[in-house]
Amino acid sequence: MSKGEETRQFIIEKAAPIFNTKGIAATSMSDIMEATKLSKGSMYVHFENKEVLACAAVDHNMKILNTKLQNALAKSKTSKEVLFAYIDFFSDPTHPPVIGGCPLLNFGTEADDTNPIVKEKVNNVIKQGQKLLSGAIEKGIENKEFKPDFNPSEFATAMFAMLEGGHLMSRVSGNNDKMKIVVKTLKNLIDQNSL
Amino acid sequence: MSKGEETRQFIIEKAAPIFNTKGIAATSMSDIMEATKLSKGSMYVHFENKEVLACAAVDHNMKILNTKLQNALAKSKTSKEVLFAYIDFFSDPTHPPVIGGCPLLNFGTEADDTNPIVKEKVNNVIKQGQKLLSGAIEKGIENKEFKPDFNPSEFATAMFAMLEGGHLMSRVSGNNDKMKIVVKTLKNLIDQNSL
DNA sequence: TGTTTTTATGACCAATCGGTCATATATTTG
DNA sequence: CAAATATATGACCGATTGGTCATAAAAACA
Repeated sequence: MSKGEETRQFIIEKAAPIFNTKGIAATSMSDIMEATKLSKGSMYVHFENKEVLACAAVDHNMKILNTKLQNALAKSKTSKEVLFAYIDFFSDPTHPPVIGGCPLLNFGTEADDTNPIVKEKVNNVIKQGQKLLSGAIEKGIENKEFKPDFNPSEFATAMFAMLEGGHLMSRVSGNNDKMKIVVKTLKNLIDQNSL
Repeated sequence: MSKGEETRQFIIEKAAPIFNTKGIAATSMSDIMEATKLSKGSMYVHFENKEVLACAAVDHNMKILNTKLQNALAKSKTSKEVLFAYIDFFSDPTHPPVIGGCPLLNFGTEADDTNPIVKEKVNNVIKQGQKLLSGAIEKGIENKEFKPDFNPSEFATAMFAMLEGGHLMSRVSGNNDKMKIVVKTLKNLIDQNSL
């Protein structure tokens, strides 16, 4: 990795949690300068403008989320274990896997009316998550783990929505109480559809 | 209502959808000046600073949400009808009851890490919504509409979370497909707990 | 090693930010 | 109606915004 690539990556890593916490619009280039201890001119050697840097930071947050998620799912053998591990991964919004909370929630709500590029990025990661979940359920049905009328895509959607909503509720209330209920409810629903 | 009160209210009404759409940090006083066609000095006669105006705008968005929701629930007779009406009220995120989408989602995600005052406002409205839902379920159990083991507070939380998460998913994807699945899932769960 | 290319610096830019204030105009009150 | 008060205006303020650029230092290449 060349010096330039190294610096670029360094900036992204420092910028990502700031964008995810404060939001894109509310984060200034001087915030990033302060975090990286780099000069303004140096920032613009690696990123032609703030939006490009913000997009890179969004991507980085998604990548961290995905990497940690894959790691959390790695040990799961059965399909039910995959679903439970997925739920557990999101079960502690006061100590979220990505600094600033779920980037899908943060960037999704900021971008939906104002930033089509980021909006589409979020949309794609959600689609990807949905595919993972519905795929696990389909496999579970084939394996006779789940009842044949367990609807993969519908439950994937319901589960994802509930996790994101629970994340919001817990972050706003400042504790995990609501998320715990969501976790319990989801696991119950999965058990009800298990054989 | 005095002239001052009238103008103050006028500013709030024009500002509320802008704050809800762009976010608090990304909305400037000149945005409000443009929307109201009022001078800068006039704004500061009625609001001592931007934060006070933003808080008033947040309150106004919540009030609109609540008023429209009460209206949507008004005709419901049975407890099940209340729950279904509540679900239907949130069922079309591409044409949301409040301009800019659900203010709980928008302000909640922006404020959770940055603005304790707004965060608490959102928290209170969520609590209020939870109370409405769990109250309706409790009443339904008493009326023998719902099974006695239908857990009011837990279902209220799960339902609220799913609606907010579905709202996010539909707004990011630009269509109501995900929300329709959420609606269907929630109504099924309610039916399963009905007598 | 010497040359070329890349990277880092910080002064500088116009535009915009939130906010103030003297002044002028309405509105309210007596 | 007249005096007192409240409201509206827009020029103005310092600070900050995103962004540029000549210059210098460092890395990459020959």
